[in-house]
Amino acid sequence: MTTIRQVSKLAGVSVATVSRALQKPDMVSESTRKKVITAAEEVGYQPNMMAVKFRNKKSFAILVLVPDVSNPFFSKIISGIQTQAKKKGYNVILGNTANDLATEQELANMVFTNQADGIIQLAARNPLIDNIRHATVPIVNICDCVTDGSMPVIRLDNNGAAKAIISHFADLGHNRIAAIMGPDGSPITEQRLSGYLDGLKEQKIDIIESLMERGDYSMESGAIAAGKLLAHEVRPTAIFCFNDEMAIGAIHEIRNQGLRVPDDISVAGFDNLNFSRFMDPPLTTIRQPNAHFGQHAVEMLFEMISQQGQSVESLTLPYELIVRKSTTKAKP
Amino acid sequence: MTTIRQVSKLAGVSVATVSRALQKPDMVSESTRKKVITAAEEVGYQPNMMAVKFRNKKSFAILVLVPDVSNPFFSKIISGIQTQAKKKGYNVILGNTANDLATEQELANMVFTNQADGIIQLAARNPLIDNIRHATVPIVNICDCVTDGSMPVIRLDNNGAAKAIISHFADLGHNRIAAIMGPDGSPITEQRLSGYLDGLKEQKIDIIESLMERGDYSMESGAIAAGKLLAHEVRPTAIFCFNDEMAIGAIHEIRNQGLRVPDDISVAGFDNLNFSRFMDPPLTTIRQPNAHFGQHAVEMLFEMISQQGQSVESLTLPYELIVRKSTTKAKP
DNA sequence: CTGAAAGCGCTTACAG
DNA sequence: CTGAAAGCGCTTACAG
Repeated sequence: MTTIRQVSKLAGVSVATVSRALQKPDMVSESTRKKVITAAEEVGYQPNMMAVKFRNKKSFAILVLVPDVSNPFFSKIISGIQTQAKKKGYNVILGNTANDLATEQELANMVFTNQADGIIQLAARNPLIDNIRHATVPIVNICDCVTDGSMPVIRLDNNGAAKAIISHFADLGHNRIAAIMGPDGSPITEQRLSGYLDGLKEQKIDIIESLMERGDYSMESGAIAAGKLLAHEVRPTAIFCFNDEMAIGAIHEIRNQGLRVPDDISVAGFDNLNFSRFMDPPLTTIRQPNAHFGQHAVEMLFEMISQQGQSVESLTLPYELIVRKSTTKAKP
Repeated sequence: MTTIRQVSKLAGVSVATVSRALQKPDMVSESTRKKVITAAEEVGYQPNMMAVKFRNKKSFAILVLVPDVSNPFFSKIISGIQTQAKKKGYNVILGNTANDLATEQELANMVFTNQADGIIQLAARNPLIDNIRHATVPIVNICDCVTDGSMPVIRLDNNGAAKAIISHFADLGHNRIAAIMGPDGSPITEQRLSGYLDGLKEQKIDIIESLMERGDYSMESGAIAAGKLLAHEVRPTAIFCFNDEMAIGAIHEIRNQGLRVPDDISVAGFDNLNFSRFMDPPLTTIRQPNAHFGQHAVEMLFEMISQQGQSVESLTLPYELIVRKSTTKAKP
């Protein structure tokens, strides 16, 4: 490890001057700057970032709290976060929480021990809310939105997107439109659910309680929920799944029971995973701008970090309905 | 920010004693320990980790270099790394490289600026090889193996797994077995390729050059490669894709051309993505113990970090052939 | 424009 | 068992 001291000796200047020449070049004369830079290169100087961070009381790191890194929806967002953070010279510390509150709080505590300058939270709660100092912590939320107003949020118009799906089904002549929802209490689920209900009302389609099943956003749960829907005396003619993974599970189960998609039952998802356009049939779904979520989150977080105290506006990003072959006209 | 000094005042002892009471409890007397702990709790003391890391010259962080975080195969491994690292009190810094060497080197440089204590590399090269000090850096490799012996590797028996696929096809009576390979120069591709060739020899099946196409492990490339294979006068009866994503793309294309899987063509993949058992047809593939890859990598890395200099053994983890419905008997 | 000095918050030999 | 002191490698007011 070469230090600033060695550079200073070789260049024949003080350590203060080395620091200035390297970090604030216009505070030193042209000639010393050159001397210093030459010396630094000669000894292969690289600042000890641990010392820099300690001294500056900045970690140059952001913590990302994510329920499950290996969830493809999240991992795309993380990819966007990473890209944007790197541009700003920040590191991304990965915090896999498995949706465990204690884990979230423990990880979030890193902002209080100077290990992170801010937090991007991908789950629907504020892990800091119990902490006295929480108001001072830069934190933003994406995806499953924190609805208590305790932090700025980057969200999709989930309600509008769900209505767009229902409207699409209605255009195709469907009037028994089932829903495979997410778990109770998830804001994202609530929003899509209200969009589903609003959509049905707008289209003057009866709301049938028994056509609404809960899943947990996994493929397995989609298959199970679809199984329940198919057991009804009168089956749905279309199913709106609150994410692509449940749609994949649902289609799997529908097929298992000898029915066809879309001929017997139309199925739509939500998220537009990479995979969704390659499956059979390709899935009608809602595209979310995942990478943009990540990028905007980083931008917002930096705004909060720099102009601390100032509140930052929440942001709603646009969705896009993508019609593929998993949905078709209702049989007359 | 409360510091050790405030605790020391409140407890009426020196800062040295506070440090000892908190970090090396058995170096102080029972009574002082209690005093200190009480005082620490009272002021809500949490050590400034920036200072601790700086002082100890340890970052308590490992850097994970990954070509693409949002690749489901990688993200599962990362999940395993994260879990294991957290157990040891280490943070995971995420380094998305997009397979760009300059980015890898820049990120890898973090070990020289004390921002990371070691590296887990998921791509097939040593980003430090040009650095004079590279021999001193704890680094391990997973997945697409670094074959130059410059670091320990955690690998799958790719050759054996590929042979198992061929053997499975042969058992089903196939004798025109195509391959959709990965890109030239990827060690993992080479290993699966040699397994494919070895397998064909063992089964006394002719090797047909024109039945071997390259992809880049993406679904798109799988579809394109399948298109080329289908254009042959005599089509293959089975296709071994070097990963699940290319298999997904291939099946998509086969269907597009009005053929059936597995009735007309059997398809096998490699990786066993979550999704593979829910697709239609469910995919015959090789299960890799992804999370274990991550866990073992962390273990190995810690071994290297602690007993520096000592070389650590590479490790080969077992594969498992998973037979599903995408493969069936060859038509007579 | 430049240098000497203080200090960020810890830990640890050293002495008692 | 405990304390005073040094020091990790930087940056920055302060003085010149």
